[in-house]
Amino acid sequence: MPQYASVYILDNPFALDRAFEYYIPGELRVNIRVGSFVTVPFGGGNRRTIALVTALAESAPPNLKGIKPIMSVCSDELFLDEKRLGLAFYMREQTLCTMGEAVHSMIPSAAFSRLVEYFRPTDKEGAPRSKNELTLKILEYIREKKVISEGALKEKFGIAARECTEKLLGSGYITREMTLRSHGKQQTVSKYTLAISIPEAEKVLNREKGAFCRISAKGQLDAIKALLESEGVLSDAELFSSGATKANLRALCEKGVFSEEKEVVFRDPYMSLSNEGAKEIILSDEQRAAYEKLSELADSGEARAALLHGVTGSGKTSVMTAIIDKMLKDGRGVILLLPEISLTPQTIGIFKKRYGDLCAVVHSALSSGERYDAYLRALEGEAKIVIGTRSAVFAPVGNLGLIIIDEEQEQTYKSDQNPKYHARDIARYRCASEKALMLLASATPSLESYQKAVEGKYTLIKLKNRYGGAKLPTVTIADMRDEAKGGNISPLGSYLTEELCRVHSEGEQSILFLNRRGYNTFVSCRKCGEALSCPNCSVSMTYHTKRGTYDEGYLACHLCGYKAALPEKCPKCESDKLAHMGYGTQRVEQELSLLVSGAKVLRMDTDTTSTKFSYDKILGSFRAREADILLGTQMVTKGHDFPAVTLVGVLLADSSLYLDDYRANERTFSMLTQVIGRAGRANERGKAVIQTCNPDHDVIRLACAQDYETFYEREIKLRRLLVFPPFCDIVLITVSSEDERELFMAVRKLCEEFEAMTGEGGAFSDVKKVVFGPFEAPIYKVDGRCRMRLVIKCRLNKRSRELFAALLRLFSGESARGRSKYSRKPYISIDFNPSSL
DNA sequence: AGCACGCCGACT
DNA sequence: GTCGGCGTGCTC
Repeated sequence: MPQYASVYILDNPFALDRAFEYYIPGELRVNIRVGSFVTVPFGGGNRRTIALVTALAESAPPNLKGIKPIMSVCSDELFLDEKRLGLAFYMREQTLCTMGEAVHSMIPSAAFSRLVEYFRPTDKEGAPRSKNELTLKILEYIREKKVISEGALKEKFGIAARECTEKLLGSGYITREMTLRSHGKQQTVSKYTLAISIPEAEKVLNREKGAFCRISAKGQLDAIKALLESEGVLSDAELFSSGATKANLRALCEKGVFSEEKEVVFRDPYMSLSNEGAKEIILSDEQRAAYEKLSELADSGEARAALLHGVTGSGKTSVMTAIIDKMLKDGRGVILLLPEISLTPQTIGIFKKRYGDLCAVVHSALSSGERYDAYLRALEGEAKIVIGTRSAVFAPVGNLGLIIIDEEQEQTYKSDQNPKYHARDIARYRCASEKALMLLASATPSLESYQKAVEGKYTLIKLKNRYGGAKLPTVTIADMRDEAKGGNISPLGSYLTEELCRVHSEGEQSILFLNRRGYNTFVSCRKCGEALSCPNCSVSMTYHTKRGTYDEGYLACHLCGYKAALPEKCPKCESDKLAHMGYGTQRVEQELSLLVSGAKVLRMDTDTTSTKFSYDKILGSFRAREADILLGTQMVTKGHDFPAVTLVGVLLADSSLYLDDYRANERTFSMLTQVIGRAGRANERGKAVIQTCNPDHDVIRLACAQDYETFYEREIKLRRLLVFPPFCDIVLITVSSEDERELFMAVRKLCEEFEAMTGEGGAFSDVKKVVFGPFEAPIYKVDGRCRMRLVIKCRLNKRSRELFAALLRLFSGESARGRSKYSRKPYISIDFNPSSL
C-alpha cells in the first residue's frame, strides 16, 4: 500500500508547476491511484486545492521536513488513465503549459464544477471529549443524515463548521469523500396526455360554464388545443412548438388537466447500420483505391499516418466516410476534426443522419453541460465517433482507431491560448500511443505535412480527378493595374463587373471573396505591382500609421522589426504612383449595389455573423436563392455546394500575398484554390475571375491552374533557402502590459536574461538560434494592453524547450513580484510555431 | 499566484 | 501603544 503521493496542483502558476509530495492517510489508500484527482492543503494558508496524482510511493520522500496529508480522493468518475496522463505530460513539455492547463483541455470544466465533498460517519462510536458544543452537534447531525455534502453543512452551521469537521476528521469520527455531483445523463422526454375526457377538455378550451376548471392563459389553452388535435400524446418539444411554455405545462399538470410521463430517450445503437443500406456510397476507382490503401494502413496494427491529397471536388468526403464506416464496423472509435467554419448544421446533419447516436458532436456553441454530456458519451463508449473542432482531438473515444483532420492546413487547428497546442501534434501522439491511423485530408496541404508525405513519413494518397468528371471552372485573371491606369479605383474591375451583370441577368448566382486579412494595409506600386518588402526577410512590410493620423506613417517588417520611411517612388520602377491598398467588404457591398443594379447582395463576414445562427441563416437564404451575390471573407470559401453559382470572383487576390508572414504564399494558394473550386461543381462549367495586381505571380498562376505539386516544389525551396519552417521552428515570445514603462522594463530584463542564458558561459550557450527583435507586435495595443515581441528561429528539441521553459519560469516568477495595483504586471507568453506572426 | 511574516508610519 | 501598508519569501 503506497503511503505517499506526488501530485500536481491544478491551479498553480507555471513557476510552481511541479510535483509536490503528500502523505496518504490510511483510509484513502484503497481509492487512490496514479491519475486520481485529490484535494490537498497547499501553501502557508493551507488553502484547499485540487491536484492530480502522478506517482505513488511506499516510502517517505527524502529531504522533506513537513509533509501534509491528502484531504480527499475523487471517485473514479473523474480520472485520467495512463495514456491520457501521458498526453498531459507531453502537452506540458511541448507547449510549455501547466499541468492544470493540459488537464483542463482534456476534461470539460463542467466535471470540475460538479466536484462535491461529502462527510459520512465512521464506525467509531461515542463522541470526542470536546468542550466545543458545535462539534458535537455537527457529529450528531452527520450521523443522523448518514451522508451530507460539505456545502449543505456549511449552509446549516455556518463557516465555523469547517473547523469542527476538521477536528472530527482528525479524530476519526467521520470521513470525507469526493465525487461528481450526479448528472442526469439519461435524457428524458416528457410525454403529455389528457387526464380528463375529451368533451371536458373541449369545455375548458371554450371556457364554458361548469367546465373542469377555468383557464385563461393563452399558452395553456394552446397546449390543450394541440393535444386535442393530436392523437392523444405529445412530447414537451411538440407542445412547446404549439406556443406553450414549460410553466404552462406544469400548471396544466397541477390542475389535473394533463398527466405527464417521463420517458427515457431511446437510443438505438444500430441506427447507423440500418441507415447504411439506404445511403451506400459509390466510390470511383480512384476513391476505392484510396480507401483500400487506408484500410490496409488501419489494419496494420501499427500507428500510421496518411495524407489524403485530393483536388477540389475529388470527393475526399466519400473516402473519409468509407473509412469511418469500416472503423465502426471493426469496433474502433473515430475522431473527425473539421475547421470551425465547416462545422455547420448541414455538415452535422450529414453525419447525424448516417451515424445517429453513435456520433457525438462537439462545437463551440455547446453549453458546458452539453459539452460534458458529449464527453461522457464518448468515455462510456456510447459515442463511437466524435466530430468537432480542434478541442475534439481530446475526446475520450474508446479503442481509438482513426483520427481524421480535414482541411489540415487550416490555422484553426493551432490553439493560440494556453495550452498552445496544434491538433495535429495531439493527434499524432494519440495515434502513436493507441496504434491508430491519423488521416490528414486537404486539397492544399500544409508544406509541413506534404513534406513529411514526400519524405515517406506519411503515406501519400492522391485523388487527381474531380468526382463524376466535373470540370474545373474557366479561370480568368483580371489585371487590376490596367484598371488603375484607366482611372478605375473601384475594388471591382470592369471585367468582373460585366460578368456579375451577365450572371445576374441570366438568373444565376455569384460568390465574391475578399480576403479579410487585407485589413493590414500595404503599399504597392500601381504601375509595376511591386509591393514594398523588407530587405532582410523577403516578406512585405506593413504600413503603420502614427497615432490615428493616416499620413506620415512608416513601413515596418513584423518579423525582424526593420523600419523604413515610406519612399516617394517605387524602388523598382521609380513610379510615384504608390498606392495604399486595402478595403473591406462594406465598401464593396456599396459598390456592388451601384454597379450591378437590381442584384441583392448578402454580406457575410465577422460583422454580420456574430452568432452561429446568423451564419447558417445567410448560407441558407443564399441557397434558397433569396439573394444573387454572396460577398464575404474566408467563410464563403468553405460553404457547401451552391448549384446555381456559376461565377466566383476574388477581389484583390494579392492582399494575402503581402502579409508579413512567411506563410503568406501558402495561404494565398490555399484560399484561391478553394475559392476557384467553389464554381463549376454542377454540370455546367463555371467561371472564376481572379482580380490581381500581380497577374504573373507564380502563386496566383499556380492556384488558377490548381497545380499544388509545382507550388509545393517552389515554395519548399524558398523555405529551405530562407530557413523557415519546416526547416526550422519559430518561437514567438510576447510580453504585454497595460503600462508601457513596465512593459519596456520587462522586455529589457527578458532580453538580458535571455542573453545571459544563451550567451557565452551561459547554461544554454549550446542552443543554436537567431533572435529578431524586440519590436512592437503588429497590432501594438489590444484591449488596452501594449505588446512587445521577440521572434526566435531555432530547432525545437528537448534542449531548446528546456531553455524556454527556464526562461518562462524565471520570468513569470520575477514579474509576479508586487507591482502597483493599477497596472497589472507584465505578462509573458511563449508560442512555439504560432499560427501567424 | 496566494498567503504569511515582518518591519515602519498615522491613528484611537 | 496598535492597525495596516506592502516588501520578501515560501509553497510538499
